[in-house]
Amino acid sequence: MSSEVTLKHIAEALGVSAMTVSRALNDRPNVDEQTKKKIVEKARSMGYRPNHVAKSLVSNKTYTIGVVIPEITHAFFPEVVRGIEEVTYGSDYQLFLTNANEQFSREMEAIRALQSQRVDGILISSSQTVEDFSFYEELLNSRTKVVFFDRCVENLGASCVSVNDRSSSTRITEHLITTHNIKKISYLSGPQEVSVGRKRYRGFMEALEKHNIPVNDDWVIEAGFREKSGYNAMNKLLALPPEDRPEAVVTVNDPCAIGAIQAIGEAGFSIPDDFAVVGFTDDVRAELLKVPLTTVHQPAYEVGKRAAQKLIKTIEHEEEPAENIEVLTTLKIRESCGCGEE
Amino acid sequence: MSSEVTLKHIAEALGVSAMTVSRALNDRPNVDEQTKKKIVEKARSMGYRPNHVAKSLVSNKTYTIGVVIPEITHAFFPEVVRGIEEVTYGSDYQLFLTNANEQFSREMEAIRALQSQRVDGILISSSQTVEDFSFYEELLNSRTKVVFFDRCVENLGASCVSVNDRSSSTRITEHLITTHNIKKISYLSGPQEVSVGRKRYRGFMEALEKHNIPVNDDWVIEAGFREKSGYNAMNKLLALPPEDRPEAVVTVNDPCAIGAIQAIGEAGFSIPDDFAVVGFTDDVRAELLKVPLTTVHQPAYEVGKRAAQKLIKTIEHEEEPAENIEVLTTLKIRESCGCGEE
DNA sequence: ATTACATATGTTATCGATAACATTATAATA
DNA sequence: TATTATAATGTTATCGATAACATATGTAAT
Repeated sequence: MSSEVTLKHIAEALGVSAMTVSRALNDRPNVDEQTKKKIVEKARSMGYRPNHVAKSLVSNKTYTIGVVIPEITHAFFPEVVRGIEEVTYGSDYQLFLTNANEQFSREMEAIRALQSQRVDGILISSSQTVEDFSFYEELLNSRTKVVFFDRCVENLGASCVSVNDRSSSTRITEHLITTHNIKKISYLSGPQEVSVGRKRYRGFMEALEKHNIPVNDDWVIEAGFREKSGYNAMNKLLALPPEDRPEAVVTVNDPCAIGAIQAIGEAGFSIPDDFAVVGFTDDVRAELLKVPLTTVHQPAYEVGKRAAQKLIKTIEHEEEPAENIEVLTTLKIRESCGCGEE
Repeated sequence: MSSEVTLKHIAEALGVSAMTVSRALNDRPNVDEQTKKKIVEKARSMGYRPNHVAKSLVSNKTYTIGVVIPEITHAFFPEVVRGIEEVTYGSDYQLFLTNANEQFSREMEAIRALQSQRVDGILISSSQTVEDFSFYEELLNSRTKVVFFDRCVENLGASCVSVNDRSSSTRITEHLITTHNIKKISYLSGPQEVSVGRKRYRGFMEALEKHNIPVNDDWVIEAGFREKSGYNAMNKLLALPPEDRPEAVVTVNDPCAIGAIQAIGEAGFSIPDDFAVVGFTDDVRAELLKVPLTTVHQPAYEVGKRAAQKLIKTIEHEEEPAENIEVLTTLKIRESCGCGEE
């Protein structure tokens, strides 16, 4: 039963026209109260469920939003998604979630599929290796509204919600320099094709410059956003002759830091005595590590919320201007930087 | 440009009919090779993107799957989603993700919305408090195919992919009894309205019965799936007079265990000496805790994969029989049960 | 009583793609 | 050459909901 009830079925059952049924169910004016009541009742009893597909076809609006995230198991992103949902729940929008698994090709496919689904807008955190800018340019020329979050593609004129990556990176690096008087600092960077990769790297460099610390190229290693890459990068540092090794390691994010920490442990060194390590994210695991990780806390939930709000505004108001929104981080000083536990 | 290219536009540009364009782009027979080439080329150059909304309306198929999960920040679920995606990526299906935030009302709303979107099928892990079975019965009578995973609603005739909850729960409880010779065991249970809540509870009871350990009602506390509830439940146990307290705590899942562990720590007790604690999930945090958590490892990724496969089969073959699929867990013996570190 | 106008309802066309049927062109066969 | 397949293309109707227009009532104003 109730398998495919349409407006027409209800109309026939009551001897009225489909249009009247449509009007009644959508609270349009010019429908007799009596008729309306009858229709609403009948619709319920027949188990009518409006067909959004048909609705979308005529209105050219789907009330759906696509979300493209690079890595669903990186705890930061589920938290962002919760923030997004906080906004969409209660609005009329539904979420299409896609996971690019850090591959640009999958990201493109996902976006294309979302466009075919005629989503009204897309929230994108870009994957590791962005190669083809023309792809984004085309996307932004289409009817689909776009807001980037966290990993933004810049200079396209789209809105972007991120955290103050650069200055946060500077700040946590300076903590090592000024509080712990460490000068030999290594950086495990993210890919430079990605905005956060670039920004955090710049922030790190800025801290060195500010304190007149020369850069040692051997200590800047392009790693990646995942544990594995942090692990590998750290092993490269450990392969250096002892006297050429840094005293501290600044990493692009917590998973990378956790990988590095594992490598350090396996090599028989200890944290923070042999190497101070700091991260960026404030992953759920950060405070649970044997030596709790000093890191930058990113308000993921807030980022998601802001991004979703901005996107909905952009969808609903043609003139909504593009903007960059920066949500501020906080420093989480724990023990991996050398601060005592108290 | 390229804002809204339709078949008709291409057809007009080339002086052919829309039908021919449709045939050409869908690789249907009876289209001249020459014509086809021209059409394909033109479609690309005009930036044509097929309108899935229109396609769905005529085919009555959307190639979309809805996913309803109860809590996106519980690490188990993102991992399940990854498994689901592994299957849908490479298939033609797109995922609608919704998060019920452990509220049945939100779950219902999500399902209704998904039905309006005319998804071909829905993967559901049910929220904490299932009240209205008629709702599910109606759902199963509709055209929408359903597969439950992890938290199944039973006896509805729908397929279900879960882990061997009951026997795993028995096994980890027995570990405490036989290996550590503990008899005073408490259970922080999940809500009994949810299948995993029931099953794990039964598994626990079965272990006690098997070893002739009488049940102490004060020690069985209905907690919940979240940290907060584990924390509160543990505090109830700690409020008992010292001689009435258990020696071990079996919990319904890792977040609950982690909450309990926090309460134990705050009360100044130590694990496993004062209280042994075991969990269920194998959360990322489990092995990182100060005293690594003994728990049941759930193959989340596998659960997601199987559920998605089964759903797609159910969508594509009318006669596909419903079945219960159990993916097997493994015991992760760490230190919180009292096992020494080695 | 007649025009004017609001209210309630029905009819037709439309969104974009395609199934089902119709037509034309081309090649193969008798 | 006439006849008949077969390939290539066009036309119309359809999916479900609704916008735009049309019609039928009733009520108020003149």
